[in-house]
Amino acid sequence: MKSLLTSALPYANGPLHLGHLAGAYLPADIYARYLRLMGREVLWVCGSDEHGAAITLRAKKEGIDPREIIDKYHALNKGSFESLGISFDYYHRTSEPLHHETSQEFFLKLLKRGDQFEIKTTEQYYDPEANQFLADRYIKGTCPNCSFENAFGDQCENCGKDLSPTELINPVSTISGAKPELRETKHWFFRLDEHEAWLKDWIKTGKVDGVQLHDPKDWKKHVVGQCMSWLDGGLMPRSITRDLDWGIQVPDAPGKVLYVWFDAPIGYISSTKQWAAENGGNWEDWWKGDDSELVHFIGKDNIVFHCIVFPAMLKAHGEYNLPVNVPANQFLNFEGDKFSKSRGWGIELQEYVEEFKDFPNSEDAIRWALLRNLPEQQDADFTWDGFTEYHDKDLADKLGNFINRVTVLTHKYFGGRVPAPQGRVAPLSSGEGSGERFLAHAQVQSEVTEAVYKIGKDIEAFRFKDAATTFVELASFGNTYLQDAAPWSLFKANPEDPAIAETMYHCAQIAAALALTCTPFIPFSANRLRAVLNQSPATNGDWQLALDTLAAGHPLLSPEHELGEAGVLFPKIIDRKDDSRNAIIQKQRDKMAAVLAAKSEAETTSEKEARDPFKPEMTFDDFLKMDLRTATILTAEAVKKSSKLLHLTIDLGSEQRSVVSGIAKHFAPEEVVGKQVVCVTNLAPRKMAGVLSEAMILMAEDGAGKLVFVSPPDGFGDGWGVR
RNA sequence: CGCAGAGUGGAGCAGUGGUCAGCUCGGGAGUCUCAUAAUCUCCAGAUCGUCGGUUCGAAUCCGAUCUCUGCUACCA
Repeated sequence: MKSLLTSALPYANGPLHLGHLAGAYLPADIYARYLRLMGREVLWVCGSDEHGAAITLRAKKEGIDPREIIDKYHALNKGSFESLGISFDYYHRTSEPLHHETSQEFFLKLLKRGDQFEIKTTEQYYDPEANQFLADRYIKGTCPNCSFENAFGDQCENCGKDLSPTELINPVSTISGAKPELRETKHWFFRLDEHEAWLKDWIKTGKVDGVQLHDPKDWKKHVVGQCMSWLDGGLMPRSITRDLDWGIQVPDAPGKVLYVWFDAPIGYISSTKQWAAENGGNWEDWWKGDDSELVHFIGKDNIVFHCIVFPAMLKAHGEYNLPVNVPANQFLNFEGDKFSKSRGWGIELQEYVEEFKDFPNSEDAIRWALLRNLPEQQDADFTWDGFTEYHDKDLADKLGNFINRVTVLTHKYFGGRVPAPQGRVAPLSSGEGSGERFLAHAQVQSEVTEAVYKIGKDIEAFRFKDAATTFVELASFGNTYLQDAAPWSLFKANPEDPAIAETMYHCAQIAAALALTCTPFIPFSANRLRAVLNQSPATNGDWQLALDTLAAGHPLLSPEHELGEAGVLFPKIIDRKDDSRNAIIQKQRDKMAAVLAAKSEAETTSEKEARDPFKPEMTFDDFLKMDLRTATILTAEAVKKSSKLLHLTIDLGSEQRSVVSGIAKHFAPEEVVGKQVVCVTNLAPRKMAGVLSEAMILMAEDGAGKLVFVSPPDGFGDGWGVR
């Protein structure tokens, strides 16, 4: 069985950060490395996604050629991956001619079918100064709903209403500031709606045309849930072309390019082709063969493209296999907040590589910290404290320490050579404790076998965190066993005690199992670990070989095998004799503190300056139209179905009225009762959340969104005019 | 609003009908000395968001409800 793996193509418009690594690359790397160790045929492709409007806009803004941007970030990201041991088989780029050809062929194939596209002419805003059509996001204007002046073409951020650009009052291009004009344009729409039925079936049952392609139980719950949510909402034809000059030309349609999300996944195919061209394989075997399994590694924001759009494209094209799984991860936060480049929150990959260049095992330290904290089922949070803890407790205390104990003891008692097992040795019993928890020496082999097997099974099922836990437990098991057997005590009593040899023999086997199974997780350290055991680096098929060896009851390290020199594999971060490693991390903490400080300072300043501009002049008569009066709040209760509204009754002296006010987030009902306020009484009554509101309470709001009542002194009286 | 995911000892997580609800960190006590002030053992601590239901039996299934996150941004 072949395994074709893909990881989301990074967008070549900026550097990658830890969240990306944890989402689509580290899990895939562990999976790929494991499969290779199992002797399976694996091809893992990725590459830079180099098209799209964001790149052209940025190029325009900076007055450079888009090429400069993509060349920079392609090289940067590729280099970061390499430094961290991300073992792609091929890292391509979508600006390559091969990819352009592949995408155009794909497009033409669907076009030839005749029923896959719908060609529609619509009116869109065009920027006459920048000479281009404008994406919704690049148009600003006044919201027709709330009169907010900086609403985007697709949504008003003030009132949250979804908009279309043509609804905006006074639209302005954010690129040039020009007033955009409507122009006709023609676009190709992919008939996703035609694919809805089989997609639904496929996601729900794993079957297409009655053939079972995968078991939906193997897919993550949130992936299936997200897909069903989309499918139940109904699929619409989606435009797959754009009016741009940067991207893949639509054949015979000058000025049109394929929309990025159409060409990007095809990038997986062209990456495979390029690999095949350079390595003498047949790319079609991987994409179309019956014995090939396709797996997409992505983050959750990409679920819809990889589970719905791309499969629909593949099926529409014909011949291609559908993915057997899409183990999408959720998001990783950084110290409690989202990664944000603009705020400087988080750490980029090349930044990590640079800042941690003096940190021993820096690549594996970060791989391990992310692995232990992978957002597999829900969002997770990366913290430097966690990084430190996982490194010191797992790698240094449990794993490194065990290997060290074993090598030191073996050198001490047996000149560094693995002793032969003694066979008939009394079971462990150190006298203390119940005695029952001590296991017989002979049980060690089966424990090790089981652990190696289970770690593999977890990886195969994309349960990487579980695999890591089992791995740590194996190291812990080694420590416990060694502790219980206590060869140092036996040696004191009788240096010839056969139990010493028996124990060290088994410990060597545990160490060898650890040295093998850690390879997918921490490949750099794995090699050093194996060097300590005097083993060469693991090669393809070694994991399977180990399973066979263990199953046959044979040792992973034979008696007489000579171990290498003992040494400290993982110097601890929290080390009272050497603060250098902790200092590197402390620098990161300081950086965060600086970001936070800058942020709160910026907030204070912007608060001072962010007062609304004064409104246009009006006449005194206009002002007199408003009927402002004092009043007292008599009753208050929360409005059901709403988190922001309170339903109030106010006393206007001559009458009482019902008022709905959006202050629930700031005031509890009981604290506003009895409050003296000023209100506008002659606004047209309006129903909010089903409750009639016959007046409006005046509130003052500061830059931080804090609300206070505009009140006359208590006891002033109700219904008196305010001018 | 709707949809999706999540709510489990101080913290972070496992756990989809049935042995005392597990693990790691943290806290407390102890053991050992081969080892990186590491290891190992024991103890304290949760009525598994809330309410109701199904069942002989539920953290686990069903319904309702509350809260958080995402679906929109330079995001995987």
